[in-house]
Amino acid sequence: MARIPVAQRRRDFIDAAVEVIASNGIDGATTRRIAEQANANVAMLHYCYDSKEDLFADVYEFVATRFREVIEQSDPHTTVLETAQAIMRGVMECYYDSPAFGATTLELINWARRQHGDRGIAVYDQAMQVGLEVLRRVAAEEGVAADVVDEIPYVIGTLSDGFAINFLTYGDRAAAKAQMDITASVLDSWLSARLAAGPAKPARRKRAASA
Amino acid sequence: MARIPVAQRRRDFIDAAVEVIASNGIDGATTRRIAEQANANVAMLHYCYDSKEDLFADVYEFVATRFREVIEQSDPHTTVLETAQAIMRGVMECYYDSPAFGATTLELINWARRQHGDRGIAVYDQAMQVGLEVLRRVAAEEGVAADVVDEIPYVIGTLSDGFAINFLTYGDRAAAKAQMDITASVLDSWLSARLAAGPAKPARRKRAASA
DNA sequence: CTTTGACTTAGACAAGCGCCCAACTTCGTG
DNA sequence: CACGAAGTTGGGCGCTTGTCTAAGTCAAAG
Repeated sequence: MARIPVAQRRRDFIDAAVEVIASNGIDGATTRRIAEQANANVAMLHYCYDSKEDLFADVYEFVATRFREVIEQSDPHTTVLETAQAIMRGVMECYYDSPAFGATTLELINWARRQHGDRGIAVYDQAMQVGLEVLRRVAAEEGVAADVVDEIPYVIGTLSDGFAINFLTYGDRAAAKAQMDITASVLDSWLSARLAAGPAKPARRKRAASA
Repeated sequence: MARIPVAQRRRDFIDAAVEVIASNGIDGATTRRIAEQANANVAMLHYCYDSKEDLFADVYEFVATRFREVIEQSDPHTTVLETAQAIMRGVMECYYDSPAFGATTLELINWARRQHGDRGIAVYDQAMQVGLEVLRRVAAEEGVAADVVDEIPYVIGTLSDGFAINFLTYGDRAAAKAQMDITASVLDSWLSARLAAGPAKPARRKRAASA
């Protein structure tokens, strides 16, 4: 048997955990299943990590880091509208390219919701924060009102999360391509109108223009 | 101890299951926890249900039914735009009024995603289908193109799911109120533009109007 | 070659799981 | 009153879970 240093082993366990969480859920991701996926055994896992919780903490950080990278690398440094579009498309394509990563992210968010401890919300919150920083940088140059910018991460998050749920539930890659376009056009419609309307909220509850 | 007929007991177990699933997840919803929540014990649960799976089937149907009711009762029978708005607001308010129901729904959808069996997707699919039927009825009178109508349930689903994740993760009821308005305005912007543009897709990837 | 420290593993442990059985209580009916 | 059906329960079954212990293997330093 090839002897592998702990550092590499830990990376293997993190990758394995992402895969197992995606297909079995957080609670279904047992130490034995993760170990098997990583071509190891349970004792090996506990040689690298004191507890299952410690491994999951690393998984958590791995997901958060990758999220931050995707958002920052998607930044086109142009207008607010284009930046928002690019970030959302980057996130959606990230899910599309790696469904396991997307599913694990959903699983972690769902797990975060259950236990209202601060640590749980971290992933969700951090992604929002990074997106907000990128957008604020562009908005400052463009002179877009702050309260408009602050709404954008919520809308991007809502749309991309919703896209992820639909795509990962049905698993239809062809349909997902079309839905990415629809989702993009939804953001485009709203943000264009929102930027034109200015700081005041354009939320009309009744009697919206018909015909 | 008061003696309770099985029919009532089953209803109690379903309610208890919704609560336990919401706060412990599908896998964390053990028979013992559900029984305790229903002021009963494990043996009682197995007197009413042959297996845990049988109970969960009833929970599944309970959620699906309530969903259908919310969508149908939200139907204002006016325009496509107003109908779409009303359905989405109805769903979001349903989550807002009963976070446990919302959380359980997310949990079931998430569980459905894991096992790609047809039964799992049923809840998600059925809700989409009911919404589509209601919209098609209105659209026929209004003369709205079919392919436009077919996109609406996806957008409503995406937005309301995204809203649910955010609201249930943070648990901030005040913020949720504002986010419901934002989400409503997003749907309004997109659908208004979509109805005006006609059958052709208005998805512009690059060079969207800037300033 | 020996030693040392890092890597590897089989096996056992308590706790919790879904499920089941036999015995008990309660109540409407003959 | 007696009796059978319906409701109720403590305790135990086999299995899986996370974690740990003790023994074993191997590469490189002395």
